[in-house]
Amino acid sequence: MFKNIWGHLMAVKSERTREMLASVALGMFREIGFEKTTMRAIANEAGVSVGNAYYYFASKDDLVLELYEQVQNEHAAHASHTIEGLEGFGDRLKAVLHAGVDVMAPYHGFGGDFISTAIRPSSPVNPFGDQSAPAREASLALFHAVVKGASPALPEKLRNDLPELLWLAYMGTTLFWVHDTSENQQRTRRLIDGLVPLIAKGISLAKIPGVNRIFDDVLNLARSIRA
Amino acid sequence: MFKNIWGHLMAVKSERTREMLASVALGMFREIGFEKTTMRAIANEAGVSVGNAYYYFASKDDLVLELYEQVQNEHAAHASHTIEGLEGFGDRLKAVLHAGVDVMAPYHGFGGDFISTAIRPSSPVNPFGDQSAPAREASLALFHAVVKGASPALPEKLRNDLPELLWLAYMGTTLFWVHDTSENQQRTRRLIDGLVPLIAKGISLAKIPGVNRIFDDVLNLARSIRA
DNA sequence: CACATAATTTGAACATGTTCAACATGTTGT
DNA sequence: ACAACATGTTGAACATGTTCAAATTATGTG
Repeated sequence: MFKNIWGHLMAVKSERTREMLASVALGMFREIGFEKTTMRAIANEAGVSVGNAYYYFASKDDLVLELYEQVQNEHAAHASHTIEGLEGFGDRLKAVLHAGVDVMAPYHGFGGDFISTAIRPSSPVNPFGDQSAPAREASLALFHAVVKGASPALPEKLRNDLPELLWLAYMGTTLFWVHDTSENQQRTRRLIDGLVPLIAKGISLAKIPGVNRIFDDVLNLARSIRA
Repeated sequence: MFKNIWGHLMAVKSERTREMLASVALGMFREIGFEKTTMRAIANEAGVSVGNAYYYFASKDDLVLELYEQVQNEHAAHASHTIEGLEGFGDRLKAVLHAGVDVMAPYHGFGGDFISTAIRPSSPVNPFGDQSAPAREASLALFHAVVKGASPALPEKLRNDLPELLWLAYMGTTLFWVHDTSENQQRTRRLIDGLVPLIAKGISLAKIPGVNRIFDDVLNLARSIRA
């Protein structure tokens, strides 16, 4: 009966060590950047040994994954709330993209090193890889929600594949954001505000037969290329 | 009269040391990858000291820049030759993109680390940065040539900005190529073969008024977002 | 409780990218 | 030829990510 209490308490303590490490690491990433956040400094600040940090995180990159997951979850929470009142496809998409920029903002200085880590196919943070699947799913769900809840509804045949394409556009936006050195990343904001109506208008053109055929081709290409 | 001969010979010798280092490094990148190619191994293989390698290349990333430049130059040489006989815009674009994949092929294993380095805004290899300007210009010129030499000629208003957008698409293709684990990167080939006709058809739709307006919007957005 | 097993923690050790003061060699002006 | 200067070269030293055998602490068992 009682024998598991200590087990449980330890599980909690273990969890707490892990969370302490993550919290310290993320804070340092934000405040002083990737390079200055050395594993020794993290361990030191968290009050554990270097080796112990590696007991909880297999590599420094795994701490970046932790950051990625937290940011994606925050994005999901934040955005799913803001799109609730919005009906138009464009408005919903815009809200989700802006929410993404909002959530990432504190980490903009860290962005370069983040994306450099994330883009390496062998990295745990790679958004297409296995280890980041939970974060990716959370993000993808957001774009499914954008499409599903839109009114007027989007063309039937788009509803399956569009979310993934939008997620891809979101990845592109992030890439742009990382390189955006303008004050408060205003250029990224303008990109979003300019791009979204274009996507919306583009989709509305699907009614024109000639254009419609191209849409089919795009969708087919996207499908045939996927893994 | 003669006093400069030695100066010249030394300049040549210095150049040779540099080239030896570059050649050794690039070969090792190809054969054993980025991580196993240590600065010590490079220096050793080239028959110089570690410090001496740093006299010629400020960092390991600078050796990656060297690779980037050589590959882009090879691409320019190879592609400008192959498009000579081709008239159609699609054929020309396809040829240039395939030539790119051909030239990069030996380095596919290295691609992940390469792009991870290249995408960091602070990296000398960053394709949007100052240090890689020569390589970027060589590549951009290729897409200007694709557009300029196309027959039937492309719409007047596209001729200025299209090359840059095509170059961007090329960057995207490269990103795809890096993650492409299919045999001989065949999926990248299929992406190119599928994407190019779509671009060509898309452009031909500019005749339709409704579509034409969107084209203007895209071009305006692209212009307003640029630096 | 005593012991075995599992989970957690430590810090020294290693390989690597990079720096730098010292040295060596080549160049130029007188 | 000599002295100043410029160019090229060396290897030891440093900081950092990562590994690992050993120590410590917690849990389960008889």
